[in-house]
Amino acid sequence: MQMDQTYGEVNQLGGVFVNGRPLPNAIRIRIVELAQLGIRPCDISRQLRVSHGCVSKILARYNETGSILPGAIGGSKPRVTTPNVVKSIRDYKQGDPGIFAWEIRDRLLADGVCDKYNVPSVSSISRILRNKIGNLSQPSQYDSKPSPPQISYNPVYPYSYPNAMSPTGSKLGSPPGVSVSLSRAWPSVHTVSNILGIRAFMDPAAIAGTESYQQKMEDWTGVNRSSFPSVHGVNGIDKPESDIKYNQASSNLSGYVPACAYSANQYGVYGGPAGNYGHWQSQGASLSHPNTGAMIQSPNLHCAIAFKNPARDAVERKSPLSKQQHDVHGLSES
DNA sequence: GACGTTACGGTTGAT
DNA sequence: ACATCAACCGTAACG
Repeated sequence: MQMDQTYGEVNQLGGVFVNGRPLPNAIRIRIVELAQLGIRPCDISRQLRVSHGCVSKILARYNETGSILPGAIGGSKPRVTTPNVVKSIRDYKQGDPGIFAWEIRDRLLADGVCDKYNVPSVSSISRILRNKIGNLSQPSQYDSKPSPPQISYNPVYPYSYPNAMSPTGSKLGSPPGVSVSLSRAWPSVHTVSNILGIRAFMDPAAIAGTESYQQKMEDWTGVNRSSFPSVHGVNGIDKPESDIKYNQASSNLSGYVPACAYSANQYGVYGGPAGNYGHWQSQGASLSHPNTGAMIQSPNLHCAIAFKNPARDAVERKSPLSKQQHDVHGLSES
């Protein structure tokens, strides 16, 4: 709302935040970094001036998914009536004009077009028949707009999401990679990456940015920073631009890193990239994560990042360059 | 005191 | 173009 120049509010600890918006990635990363150094959450909270609830949440998520990124905000549930589904329905109807909606439903399942989580309800099918298919003869390409041309929605998206209730539920003890994919839908499958040593300043902006944040952030970042005592950079807020500025100062902190990815937008409409996905995933796993002490390699990071964009891009035909660029840089979010 | 949880007021983005 | 709605956010406060 007030957009313009108002940026954030100040919390009880003196930290600046923007209500409703995720903390900047740089801070999120710092949280994880500090935790990996053995700093207690309560101390991280105080040092970074981020509420302990938030630190707790970010660390918990990181442990589970390996990602420092916030979840996907906004949007709607994935539509079950994807173009592919509609197409199948059309085909069934064409093949047998007298077919009943429930029969179509069964066929969608039988043919693997849908799984039990995303199969449309009988009433949805009826509606589709009525609204989208109506006259069968129409060649109009199915639906289409939303979907990017080539991305086939695969029938199986990671999304199946029985429901959000189980909060990330069981913490699967499984290996990171696995958990990532499973975990609810964290659609975002971001990766983790880690951090410590990597410096990314090649494009600082990259890293931290979040589109909209970028703007807002720059500002509030600044604020934050200045107010911080900044002892050793601990305060971390680094943001794109400011980063640059501060870069030197904090260079030792290094960078952050990001990770990436959001899968295709939120709901994991991931399309095709199963392959990539997997790949990436594993990468993430190896990257850092938990205590595995692992290491990090910047190359991986890049990969991760790289990977992400394409996917996203594909899916999201949104913007022209600028946005894309942001995404590229970073992390994204939506 | 530390920390998991959750109500609350907020933003976002697909439909 | 506008409104809904459901997802997510971080803080604050409770336990």
